[in-house]
Amino acid sequence: MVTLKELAQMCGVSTSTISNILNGKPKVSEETRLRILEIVKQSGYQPNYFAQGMRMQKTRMIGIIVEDLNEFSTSPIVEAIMAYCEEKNYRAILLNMRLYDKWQDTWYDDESKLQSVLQPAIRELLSIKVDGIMYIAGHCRVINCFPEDFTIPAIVVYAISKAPGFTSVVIDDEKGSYDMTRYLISMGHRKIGLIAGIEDNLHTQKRSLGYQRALFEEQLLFNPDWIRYGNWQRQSGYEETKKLIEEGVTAIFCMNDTMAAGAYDYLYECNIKIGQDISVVGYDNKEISEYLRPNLTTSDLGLPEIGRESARIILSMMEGDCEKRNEHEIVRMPCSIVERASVSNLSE
Amino acid sequence: MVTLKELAQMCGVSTSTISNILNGKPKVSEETRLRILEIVKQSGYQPNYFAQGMRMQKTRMIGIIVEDLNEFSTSPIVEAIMAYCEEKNYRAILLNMRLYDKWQDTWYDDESKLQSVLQPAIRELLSIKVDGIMYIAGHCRVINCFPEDFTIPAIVVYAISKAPGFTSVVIDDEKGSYDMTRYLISMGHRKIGLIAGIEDNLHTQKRSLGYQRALFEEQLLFNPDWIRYGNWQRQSGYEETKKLIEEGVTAIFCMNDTMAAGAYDYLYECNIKIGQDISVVGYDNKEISEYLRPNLTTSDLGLPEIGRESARIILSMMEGDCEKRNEHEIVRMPCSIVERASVSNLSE
DNA sequence: TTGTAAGCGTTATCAA
DNA sequence: TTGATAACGCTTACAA
Repeated sequence: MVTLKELAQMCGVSTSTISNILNGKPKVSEETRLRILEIVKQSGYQPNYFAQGMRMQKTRMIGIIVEDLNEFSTSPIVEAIMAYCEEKNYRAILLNMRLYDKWQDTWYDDESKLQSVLQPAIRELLSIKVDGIMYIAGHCRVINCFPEDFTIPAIVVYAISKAPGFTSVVIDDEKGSYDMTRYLISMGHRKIGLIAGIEDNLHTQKRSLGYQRALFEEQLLFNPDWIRYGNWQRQSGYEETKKLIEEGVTAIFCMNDTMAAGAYDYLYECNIKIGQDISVVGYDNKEISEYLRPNLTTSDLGLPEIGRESARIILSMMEGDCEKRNEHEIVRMPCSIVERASVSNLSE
Repeated sequence: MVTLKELAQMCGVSTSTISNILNGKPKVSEETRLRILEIVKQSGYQPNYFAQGMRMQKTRMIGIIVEDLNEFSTSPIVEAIMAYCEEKNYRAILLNMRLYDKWQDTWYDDESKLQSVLQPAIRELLSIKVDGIMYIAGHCRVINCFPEDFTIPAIVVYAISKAPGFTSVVIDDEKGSYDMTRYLISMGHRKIGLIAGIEDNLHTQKRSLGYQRALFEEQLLFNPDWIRYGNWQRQSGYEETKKLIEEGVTAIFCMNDTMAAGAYDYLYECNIKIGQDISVVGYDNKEISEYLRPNLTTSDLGLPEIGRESARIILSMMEGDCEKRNEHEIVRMPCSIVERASVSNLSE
């Protein structure tokens, strides 16, 4: 691969002249500029990344650390980040901690497990001298990603940074859940069962809050028996639906699509017609929601928007000389209802 | 971040001594070795990646170019590659061309579109001085990825390299399809309809071949009316199923799960009971196959195995001084039937 | 066994 | 307007 020095010899000028031309420095005569540029183009010259990175402090590269690339929410976020980086002429390097792959569900209570892979990942990105680091979580929680005295811009996405000084971008669970509950109410439902996720999970808590607020605003009595805690898995959706049916609810709000599929399983077994005899909604707008029958009404997470917004924020931090780091700002991105066929209109 | 020079001052030795220790060179006294190692550990020293990469020729980094990270087959492959790299102490940098995002389905006939993003991607990885490049396609076809005189090890995954000299790792479509057809025959089916993908697609061709071979071996008459070409989309599965039903087939073999879902749509509409009145199988083992009712029998692609095997091959090329590059070898990885509830047993 | 110094390919500083 | 040179942090051949 041709180097600057070789190029200089070919052109009969010094390396610094070429370097200046290539970097758009003004102190070059137009005449040589054009001549050199032509030769450079023909040579197929590509600057050596290491030499450049070593010399300058900027690399125009951001590091993305993902908890697990196979988590359904991750690739759309990453794809959007990369799209934005491409627009702005940045590169992105992805580090995949593969947390689920390594430890299934056993890691998120275990701070030491996380840190044992996160710290090397961060060190590695630091040694690559990325200009900024994005942490993409697999699900929302308060999380200790970066030390408080971190030297480069960093952001946490789809979770909330414990350390202040880092912006977090998350979905607006409370509003999304509120909207969904209001939607069910607007369809005439008054007895709305809720199949929540794991109880101490942040998504669960926020979405529960949204549910309660909607009921409250509509003056609907809050019945604690109508709130059941699942574990996000299909089977738990099945089981809790059974109990909710006994309670006589007319609509079931599942906090994810997977549990909604479990609800479908039970209702199908009982020959209760979804979208007619009972209504079911989910959350996440996963691909499966279009394959369940009837198609599931659910809440879209706006994953690409999250990715794009996070990228926008961190690039602006990087270019703004990293010093308008809004202290512990939490950006909440809206979810949007996608209406399909699983809700019946009781008010008609 | 602490440098080798600073470390040398702290320890009162030269940089080369420390460098030798860190790189396991033998010409160091045990005494100083231990003393230095301790200080190094405490300092949190991390070698500068650029300096290292500039000095040596190896970076222990491989570049992964994916056609589109959002394609369902891509992340599992990438995840497995990264797992293997981690085991072997390599890093991986991911470049996402986002072909579908940019051009939907309009790019794969258009060599110039592909090259317009692929060439910069390759140049970029080259300038980063990766030790090897893996190209991960979104679907199988013969593809012009790398120039014949490419200087570093490279491999194409989930597609077949046009240029000889590059190993390709693909799924064994023909065998997978053959197995599936044999399976249907073993369940007593004699009239087996096939909903193929787009006609000039490689998956389509290979799977058609497998289907034919199975019929032939069982001395079943091949009926061309039972082969219908869809376009991989759900709607085409719906439409072709309609025609196949008119033909009176007892089983429908769809070349992907998405078209199988379309078949389900039509059969549901007609109140034909899948797994009883008719049998349907898919291909891909996408998540949706577990959510269709009844659960879809399909063929698993073994994506993680593909990723792992590709990584194994390229790392061995890299470490074997890049000169046992098997000329144009095509590695075919097996698919495996996952039996669920969409096939009835006619022979009982 | 340890230290010195050259060199990897750039960019920045400063002199010509 | 251009060119010589130092510097970035590391590894390695060679000298001590």
